[in-house]
Amino acid sequence: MKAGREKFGAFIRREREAKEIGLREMAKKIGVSPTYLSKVERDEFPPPAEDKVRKIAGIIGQDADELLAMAGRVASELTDIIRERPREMADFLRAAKGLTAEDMARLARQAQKAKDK
Amino acid sequence: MKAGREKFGAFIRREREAKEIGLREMAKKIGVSPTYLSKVERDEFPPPAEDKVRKIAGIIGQDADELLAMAGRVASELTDIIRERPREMADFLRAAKGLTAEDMARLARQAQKAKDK
DNA sequence: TCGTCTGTTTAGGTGTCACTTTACACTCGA
DNA sequence: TCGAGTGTAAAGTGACACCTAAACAGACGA
Repeated sequence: MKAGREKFGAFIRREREAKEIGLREMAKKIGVSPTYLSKVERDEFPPPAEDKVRKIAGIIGQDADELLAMAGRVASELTDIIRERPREMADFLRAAKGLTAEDMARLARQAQKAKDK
Repeated sequence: MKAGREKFGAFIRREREAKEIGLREMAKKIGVSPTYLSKVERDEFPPPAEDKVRKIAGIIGQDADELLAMAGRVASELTDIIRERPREMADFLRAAKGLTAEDMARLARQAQKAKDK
């Protein structure tokens, strides 16, 4: 679960309060019970399913991929992409492990250029 | 579940038989019951957990990432890498979606080069 | 002090995953 | 014909994911 970073629950509670949204209101927007959200925000329950995390990201104005990562997940859309070219994607990711954000951004641009061929 | 490709179970059965390995023997090596493996091979049960798939790959001489993909999975090691840089990795993957194997291989080499800086 | 916010506690509940045990049926060589 | 090997059918299990409803407790304004 990748200790070290702030916990998912604590984070979204902070952001929710900063936006002055009530727990019940938020729960309703996400489509879960207030009870459940309360537990999640205190990290008594693990983060909810992907679609719920996405909704939360939308509400608190966070990048969905970032928040999913905090939830210990990766968007299923991305794993689908990997599964289309497992060997090459695996090679790439292992090679790209530990690269800086700038290096990664550059590679993403290269990929985009390759596609626009 | 991404229809189109050969089913996981059918594939490993074929490879196992080609290597003349008995079902019980294989089950033992993997660490599951023969019954279970039987069902998996006839695609009555979904593919087993990641570590089991890896063992199967080792036994039938297949690339683990490839076999994991066939099993509808992505190595947890790879999702870990993504979770370290969610935004950039997500951007990259979306840009890289649909690229040819050659293009991907080139990008992997670029990544390797960037790391060896 | 009443109603209405806030969040929390208690006590579940259902479904899916990843398997197992037990028992069975077939084939084939000795 | 037996026993040793093949694979299979039926049923069950333990853990965990992903939640819920009902009741409660404290603050705060009218």
